[in-house]
Amino acid sequence: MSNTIYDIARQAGVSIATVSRVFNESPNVSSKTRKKVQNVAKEMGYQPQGMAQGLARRKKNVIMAVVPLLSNYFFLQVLNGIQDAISETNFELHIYNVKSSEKPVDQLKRLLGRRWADGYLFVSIHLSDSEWKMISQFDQQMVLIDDAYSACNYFQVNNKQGARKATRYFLEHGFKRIALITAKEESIPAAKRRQGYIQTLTDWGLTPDESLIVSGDTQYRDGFNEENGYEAMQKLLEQTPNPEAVVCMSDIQAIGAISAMKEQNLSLPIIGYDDIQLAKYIGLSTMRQPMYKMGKEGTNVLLDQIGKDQPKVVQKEYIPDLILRSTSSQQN
Amino acid sequence: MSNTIYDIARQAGVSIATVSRVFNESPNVSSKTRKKVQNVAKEMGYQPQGMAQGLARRKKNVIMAVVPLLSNYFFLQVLNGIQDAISETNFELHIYNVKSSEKPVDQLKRLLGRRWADGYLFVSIHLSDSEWKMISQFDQQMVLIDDAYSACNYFQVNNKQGARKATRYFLEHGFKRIALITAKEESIPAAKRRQGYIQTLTDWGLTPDESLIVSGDTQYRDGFNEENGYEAMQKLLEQTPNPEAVVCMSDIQAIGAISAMKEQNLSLPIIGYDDIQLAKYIGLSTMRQPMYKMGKEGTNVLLDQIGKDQPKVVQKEYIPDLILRSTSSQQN
DNA sequence: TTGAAAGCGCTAACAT
DNA sequence: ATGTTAGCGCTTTCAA
Repeated sequence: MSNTIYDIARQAGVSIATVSRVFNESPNVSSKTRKKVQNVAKEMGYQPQGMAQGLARRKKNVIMAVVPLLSNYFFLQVLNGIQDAISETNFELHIYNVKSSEKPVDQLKRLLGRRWADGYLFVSIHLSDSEWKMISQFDQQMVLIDDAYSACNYFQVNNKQGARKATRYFLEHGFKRIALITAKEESIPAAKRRQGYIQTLTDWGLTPDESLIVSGDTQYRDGFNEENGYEAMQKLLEQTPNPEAVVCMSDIQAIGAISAMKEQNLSLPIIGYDDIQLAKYIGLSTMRQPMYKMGKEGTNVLLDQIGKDQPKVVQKEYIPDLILRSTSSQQN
Repeated sequence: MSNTIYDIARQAGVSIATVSRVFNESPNVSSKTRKKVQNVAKEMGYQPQGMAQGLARRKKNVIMAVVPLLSNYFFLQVLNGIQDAISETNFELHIYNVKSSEKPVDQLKRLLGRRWADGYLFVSIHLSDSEWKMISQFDQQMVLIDDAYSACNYFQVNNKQGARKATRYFLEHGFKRIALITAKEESIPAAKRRQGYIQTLTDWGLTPDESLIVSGDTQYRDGFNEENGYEAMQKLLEQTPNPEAVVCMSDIQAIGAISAMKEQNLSLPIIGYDDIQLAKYIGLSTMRQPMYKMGKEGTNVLLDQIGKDQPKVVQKEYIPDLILRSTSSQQN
C-alpha cells in the first residue's frame, strides 16, 4: 500500500512515463493501456505523491489560508466561503495558523519561503505597510481578507463606518451616554472602530467620555471573546450613572455583556458586531459583515490569478449593515 | 526572492551540502561558515522548499487534521487542543476538510495516497469498520477523534451515556414527556444518543413516544445547526400536550429551540450537548464533551508515535458531564 | 502511442 | 569541516 509510480509501471508492464500520462489525463495513451494502468493503480491503491508532483511540476494545486487563530466565529464564516469556492476546483485547501508566540511577519516569511502552495489567502492578518511590502517581495500570488495594502489584492470591510453606523443609530434614538466595549488595544480593527465611534460622537457635538470606552481583561483572541464582554460590562455597570446604550466590537462580546447585565437584572440597549449565525436566534442587533462573501470572492480572485504573471489587482471594500433585532431597543 | 539552495551556496561560496547542513543544524559546520551562510540566506530570504525536503527526507514534518466541515463549534474546540499540542513542536498543522459531495472514504483514500503528512488526525469522521480497515491499510500513522475502530488509536466520548445522563436528569426530576431534538438520521453520534435516550426511558418503565423525537428540516452540518433546533421545537410545540422537557443533540440546536419557545412565550426545561464556550453565558445546561482535551491528547499520541514502527495503540473513551445551569429548571 | 532520460530542490551517505 | 554524488517520486521533453 506504499507504492510508487515504478511499482505501477512494472506491474502494468509499461514505462513510468505512461503511468504518469494516464494520471495526468494525457490524450496520448491508447485506451487499452489506460485501462490497464488504471486497474493496476486501483488495485494497488496508488495515488501520485503530492510532494513529488509539486516538485516536478513546480505547481502544487494547493491554496493555503493563513489565519491567526482558528477559534473565532468570524473565520468560520470566511472559511465557509473559501471552501465553497475551492470545492468547485481541483485545488486542495490547507489551512495554516500563525501562533501568537512569534511575530506574524516572521512566521509568514518562513511560510512563504517554503512554497507549500500556489496561492495564499491571508485572513485577518494585520501587518504594517512595510511588513506587507516584505511579504509581497516573495512574489507569490496572494489576497488579503480583512486587511488592506495598496499593492495587493484585498477584500476588506470598513471598520470605521461600522462603528459609526452603530453609534449613530443610538444617537438618533436619543441616547447620549453611549458606551463602547472594545477589544485589545493593539488590535487594528478595534482601533479603527474606536475612531469611528469617537468621530461620530464628536460630529454630533458630544465629548467622548474615556470612561465609557472599556475592555475586559481576558485578552485571548485579541479580546474578542465572551469573557471579555462580560468583564467589560461589569466595569460599565460599576459606574454611576450607567451608560444608556452600548456598542460592542463583536457578537461574542455582546453575549458576554448581556450575561453580565442579566445578573443585575438590567438590559441596556446593545449592538454587536459581525452577525454570526446564532445572533439571529438570540435576537442580537448587530453590524453585519459579509464574511462568507469575502471568503468566496477572495478565493475566486486568487484562483483566477494563479498562473497569470501580471494579473491586475482587485481591491474591494464593504460597508457593514446594521441589522436590527431586539437587543437594540430599550425594552428588550 | 525565489532562490534555491544552489543560489545560496554560490553566493556564500560553499557547497550546497554545507547550506543544507546549516539549515539542518548539523554540528559539523564551522561557526564562521555557518554565520556566512545564515547571513546570505537571510539577505536573500531563503527557506528550504517544503516539498523538496519532504521528498528527500521521506518525512514532512506536517500533521494533517481531517475534518468534515469546519463550520462547527465542536471542531473549533478540538482544533484548539490540536493547535496547542502542535505548537510545542516543530511540526506544521495542515487542515483538510472532506466535502459532502463525495463519499468520505473515497476522499480519504485519495488523500492518504498523496502522502502530504507524517500523521493524520481524523476528527469526527465516521466510517464503518470495513472502511476504516481499508484506510488502515495505507499504514500511515493516525488517530481518530470522536469515532472508534478497534485497530486504531482513538479518543471518543460515549454518546449513549451522554444522552442517558441528560434524560435521566429529567426523569429524576419528575418529568415524563421528555422530547428529543435529534439531528440527521444517518449521523452516527445522533443514532447512538437516540439509543441512549430510548433505553433510559425504557429502563424507567416508560414507553418512548416516537412523536417526541424530532429533527428540523435544515440538514447542513448533519442537522447540528441553529435553524434545525428552531424548526424541531416548532414541531414539538404543535403537539398537545406540549412536552415537559427537552434534550438536544447540540448546544447550537438548543439555542434555536429556545428561540422558538420564546416566540411563544414558553420556556420548557432544556439541556444542550457539547458545552460550547458561550453556553455558560446564556445559562445553557448541557452535556459537556472534553473537546479540547481530546484534541490535545490525541495529537500528543500521534506525535509520539510518528517514527516508531510498532507503536502500541491507545484508545480512550470519555463520559460526558452534565453541566447544570439555568435552562434545565422549570422556571428558567 | 510509447520509452529513455534529464531535471525539480533538497538530504544524506560517502569521500576527502 | 567541507564537497561530491546518488537518490527521493514524480513530470516532461525528446526520440523512436
